[in-house]
Amino acid sequence: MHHYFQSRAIGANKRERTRQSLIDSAIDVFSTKGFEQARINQVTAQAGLANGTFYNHFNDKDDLAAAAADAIALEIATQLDGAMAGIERAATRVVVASTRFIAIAVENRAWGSVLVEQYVRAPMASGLATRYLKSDVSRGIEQGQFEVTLDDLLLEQIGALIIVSIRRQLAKGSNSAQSTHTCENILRLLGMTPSRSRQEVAKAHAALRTLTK
Amino acid sequence: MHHYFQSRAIGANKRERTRQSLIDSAIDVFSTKGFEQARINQVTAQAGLANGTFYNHFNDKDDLAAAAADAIALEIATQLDGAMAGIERAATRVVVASTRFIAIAVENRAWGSVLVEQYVRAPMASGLATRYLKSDVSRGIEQGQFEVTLDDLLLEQIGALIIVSIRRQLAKGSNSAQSTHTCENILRLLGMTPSRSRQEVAKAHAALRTLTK
Amino acid sequence: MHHYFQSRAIGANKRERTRQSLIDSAIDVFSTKGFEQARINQVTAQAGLANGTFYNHFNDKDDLAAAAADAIALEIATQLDGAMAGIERAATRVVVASTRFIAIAVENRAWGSVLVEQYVRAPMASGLATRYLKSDVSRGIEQGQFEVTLDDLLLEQIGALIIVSIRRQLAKGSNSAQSTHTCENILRLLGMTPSRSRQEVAKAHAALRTLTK
Amino acid sequence: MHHYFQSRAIGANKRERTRQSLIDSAIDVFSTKGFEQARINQVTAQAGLANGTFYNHFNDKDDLAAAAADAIALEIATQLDGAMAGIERAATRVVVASTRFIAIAVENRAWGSVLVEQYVRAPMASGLATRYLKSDVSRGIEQGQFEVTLDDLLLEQIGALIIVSIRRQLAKGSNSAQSTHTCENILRLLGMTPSRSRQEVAKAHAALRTLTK
DNA sequence: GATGAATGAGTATTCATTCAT
DNA sequence: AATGAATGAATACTCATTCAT
Repeated sequence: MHHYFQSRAIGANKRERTRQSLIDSAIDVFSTKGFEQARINQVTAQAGLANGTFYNHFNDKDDLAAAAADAIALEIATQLDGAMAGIERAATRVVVASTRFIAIAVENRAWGSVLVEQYVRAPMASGLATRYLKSDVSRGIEQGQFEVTLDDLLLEQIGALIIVSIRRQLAKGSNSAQSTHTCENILRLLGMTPSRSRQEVAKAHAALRTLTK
Repeated sequence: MHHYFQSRAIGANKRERTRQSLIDSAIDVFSTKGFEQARINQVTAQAGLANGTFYNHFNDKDDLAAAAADAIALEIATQLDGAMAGIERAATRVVVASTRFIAIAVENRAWGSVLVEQYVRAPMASGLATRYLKSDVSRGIEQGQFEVTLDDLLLEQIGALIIVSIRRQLAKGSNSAQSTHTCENILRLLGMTPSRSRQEVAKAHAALRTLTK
Repeated sequence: MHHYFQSRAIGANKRERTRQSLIDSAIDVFSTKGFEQARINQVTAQAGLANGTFYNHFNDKDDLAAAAADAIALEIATQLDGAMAGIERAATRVVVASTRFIAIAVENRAWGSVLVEQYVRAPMASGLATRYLKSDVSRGIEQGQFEVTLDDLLLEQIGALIIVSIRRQLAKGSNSAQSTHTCENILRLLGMTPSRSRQEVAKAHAALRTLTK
Repeated sequence: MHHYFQSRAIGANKRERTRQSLIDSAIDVFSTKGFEQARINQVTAQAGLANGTFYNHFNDKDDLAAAAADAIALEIATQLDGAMAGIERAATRVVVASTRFIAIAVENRAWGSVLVEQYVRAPMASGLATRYLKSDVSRGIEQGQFEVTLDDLLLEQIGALIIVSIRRQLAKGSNSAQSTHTCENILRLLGMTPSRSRQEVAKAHAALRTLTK
């Protein structure tokens, strides 16, 4: 059994460790079978726990799915924070965040598929990611980089572009060129010209490569 | 019981009429309960047919859902054909098609929700709609209106913008301003500048109003 | 489609031909799927007839199975008659009849498996075969070859030996040595000594080989 | 509700007791309706258990039937052990075992009918009974009582004689004379002369009467 | 807190049979 | 006689949830 958040489990008390192992198993099962086809007993079996133990920690499957998605979102947000620190330019922030977000979701198939499904089941649950996105888009408008009206429709549609990219890469394999195209598409959607979009993405990706070196 | 495609049923033989009434009921049930929660016996009961009759016409629920989505897509395509005839300019075609598609899907809540869910469950099933879209985008590139690379990613992401718009309007009520924004977003995604996008959408919508008068 | 009793079908009127084709198909299906798993629509489909046609000719599956078994028994009896004609010695008759019966049933897997299953479902249905057997055993007692009390138990148990042999050969392949052993077992069961049984079987089988040359 | 193996149930844990009560009910239902017509819910209802409980203990009806037959075979074997202890002579052992086996199966109609049907559905499942039989036949050959080749065909055919006898007595009532004839038939099948067979059976049955006195 | 046996409502699916054409 | 669409009763099986231990 693989512990996605083992670090969080260390030192935790027994109750918390049991809960974490249920979430770990849930991510595996959800990503393999999908939410509807996931079975509680598959989750408990994979966690090496008894059937009834589940109900000591969660009310039902929806409760578990929300907890799993939260755990994943929190973890990705933590990882993103590092890459985003110190980037001032809004367009760069959007590109870096989108690229890293897609990359993390694709590298960790289990996370990615759970996120995609949760986004589809409840688009509003991605509120956390949207919050960051919103602040960067807003900053970009102030900085005069984005010529666009900022509203929920726009944010949700940007989110949809990202989800489409993740889903396609989960289905057909990691594809950095596609991530690049997706970033260009996002920038165009934000009002940049095609040529400018390409320049911005190229610049941001160069910066990313420097960072991850 | 409401027959969505009653015109098609007239003159059809018995088998075909039964099949159509199952599809009619299915659209109702799917749109009310959602695919996963829809029950075969709800569909047959609403069609006034015996339980087993379903299996004389479909293999399973997936089969039925595909048939229902196909029927809807075909019907919308037929309705669109009228509005699209005689429009040469690609940008106008894209705007008119998107606007009308969203409008029809939103006006007919049952169709819309089935389409949205099918798109989410099997994005490729929207192949029919994508085909028309692809030809118009391709035309727009040739005409020098769109500055973009035409690939499956782009088409699927445009589709996602439309689906997001339909879903939001189904949830929060018909909203022509949102459709307008969505069209502008699509044109920007296709490489047009924000101001140009606004002009094109305005022009196309003016033409639409003339047509539907 | 193979006609087991094509000869009977030639010249018959249409009703009779339809009935025969249903019996033909039934033998195929029963032998492939077994009685319980055989489906009426499999039989009609294989006969190239409509579902409902079945009920113009038979009341139900049991009716059909009985008709099929009767047709097979009649056919085998006809074939046996040739081999048995002119054999006076009872022991020889029993051996020849048993050997040929097993051989025909094994050669024609479809017949054999239907016979075995029918025997198991309704041991009394083998009345026809038992009648011939009874007369030969009776003759053998009169001729002083069999030292045994002739009763229904004995006849049914002899029948069981034959069925066991057919079943085993259907499962593991034709095996003339096993048929020989079965005949010896039958003769011992009829009161012959082991050595005498072997001689009789050897003699009868020699005669059989002459006949079939 | 009658517990066939109540003694075994005492002291068993809950799971095992539930399983036993399902087997008990199954024997009742199988013997009444036959395997094919037996319904899982009849079994659970008779056991006073919920429908789904069945699937906590068995995979399907076949699984249950095998378990039931095993339980019966084990029980009969246990009962036979007492009667067989101390009998050295192979012919006597075969006669005593066959007689008692038939008697027990006939006295307990439910056991008998389940055994008969299982034998017919899966002749190999009678492996346990066959094992004992094989050792006694082998012993008889060594002791010079049986003049016969020991092979699977022979064992299965002896089994068939016993099954035929049980089936007839279940159908027409207990009949010790028929059991006697069956034993004589078995001994003749094993190569004994008719007169010797009669003597052996008479002797063994005399011994049996002494034992059971 | 963990266990796991028992629950039982809920449903998809099969298929013999009918009958209007 | 043949058709074949419709029927609908019958049933195996699943699995979230409970609760006594």
